[in-house]
Amino acid sequence: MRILIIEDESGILNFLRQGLEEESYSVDTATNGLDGLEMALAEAYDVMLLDWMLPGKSGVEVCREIRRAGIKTPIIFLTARDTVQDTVFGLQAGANDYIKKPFSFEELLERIKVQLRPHSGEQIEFRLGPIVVDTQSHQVFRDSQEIKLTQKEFGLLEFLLRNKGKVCRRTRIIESVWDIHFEYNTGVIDVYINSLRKKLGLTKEEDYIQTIRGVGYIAKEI
Amino acid sequence: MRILIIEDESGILNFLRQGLEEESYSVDTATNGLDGLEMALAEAYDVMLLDWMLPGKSGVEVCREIRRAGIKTPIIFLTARDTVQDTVFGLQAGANDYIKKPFSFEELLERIKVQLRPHSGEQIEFRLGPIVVDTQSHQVFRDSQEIKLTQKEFGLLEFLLRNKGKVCRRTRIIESVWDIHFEYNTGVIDVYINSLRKKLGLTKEEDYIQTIRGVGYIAKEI
DNA sequence: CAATCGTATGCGAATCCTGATCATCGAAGA
DNA sequence: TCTTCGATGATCAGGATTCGCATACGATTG
Repeated sequence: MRILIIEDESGILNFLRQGLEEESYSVDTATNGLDGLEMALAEAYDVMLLDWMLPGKSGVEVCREIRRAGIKTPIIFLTARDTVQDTVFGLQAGANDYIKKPFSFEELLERIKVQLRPHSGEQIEFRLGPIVVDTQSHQVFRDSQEIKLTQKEFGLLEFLLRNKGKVCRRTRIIESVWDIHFEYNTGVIDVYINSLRKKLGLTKEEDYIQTIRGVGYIAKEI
Repeated sequence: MRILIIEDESGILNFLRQGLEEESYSVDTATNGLDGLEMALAEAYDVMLLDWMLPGKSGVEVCREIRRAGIKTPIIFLTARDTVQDTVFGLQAGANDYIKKPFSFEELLERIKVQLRPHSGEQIEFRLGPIVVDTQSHQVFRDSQEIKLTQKEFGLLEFLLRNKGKVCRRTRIIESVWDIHFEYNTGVIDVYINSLRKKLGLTKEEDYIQTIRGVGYIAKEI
């Protein structure tokens, strides 16, 4: 389980990092809003801890931008302020929970687990570079911009992402996405790969979907 | 705002009652699980505070039975135990939040308000461009002009608005609005979408309700 | 009897797939 | 190392198909 912490006070940050790593979470950290936002958009985390007061970009802003990019990762606010309104404001910005400083580490752990639980069943959200795919709402984003895909295009992209980093043979693709379980001799896959690359704006340099000649395709980070 | 407190320790009970009444909540109390359950089922409360350890019937049991009766009132657990598992157990039983004893009254207040917020704040009224939907009075307006919708039309519109900005799959719609939980092959949704668009006066340009071919529909601002 | 609900039907448009052609890759031989 | 050639993938156009829209009509309910 990967956790991103965005927090500027180094004391708290180290305390959290150490504690969470002892609980065998994988922890990444950022000490300001801009860096944090960048990391949140670039990597796939399971939970994010977000300080309310941040230099550069406030926690609320960061939270809102993360949501705007279509990312549904649970966000827990760490807040020193204790007015109700601020907290509610944070929840409206798309946060899932908040915890007030000073908090007990035990309590934080619990809240993290509560957030993780509903997502443990099936993965809903996939990422590939700047691309975010939400299988639940059937939406695809690139740099916060929604991209309209057809049924088959979406199915193909989803399949590639569920096997991210692994080579997908044509026969497997045709089985899973087209539900054809016997011999095939068709160029459909190529056509749709082409269409995907075009709609996602992939170039020669940004070849997140690569061709494996004679075998199939692979979606991977570059 | 009415609050029900189920708590056997009279010291805490009185402390809470006094504090909450000063905040102008209307407070009812019970000192054991059975009485509490009866009151929860008989009266309409806005929030319930439920002690974990109760004589007669445990807090978890009470919580579960309340939920089984279809009551969705937010429940906050007051717990002395601080193991993760008990808490998670409580949340699984249908609780919305929990707070660990000893707690600050301030914090309790915040958590109560957080629970109240989503029910009082936004749930009643939804908006979509020039359209306003009041789920309480069951009325729909466009530019201050009331639009008469049938039961199903209203249900469909409400569902779309509760998921504004998210794609609603046909199966989800048929489940939520028509309560059909198995396979369906019917064109009802289309018919009602059509009827909605017509009654709401939506045009090609004002397509607040968009079709996602092969998937479903989405209500969103344009 | 009137309002609402769900089904059936024809039409039009978005999507899907095929087949042809063009571009690229990689292996074999000079 | 370079060239050539066959094979594979990329791209495109258009015909086939599916899906959603609009409307009409019968069923149901109060």
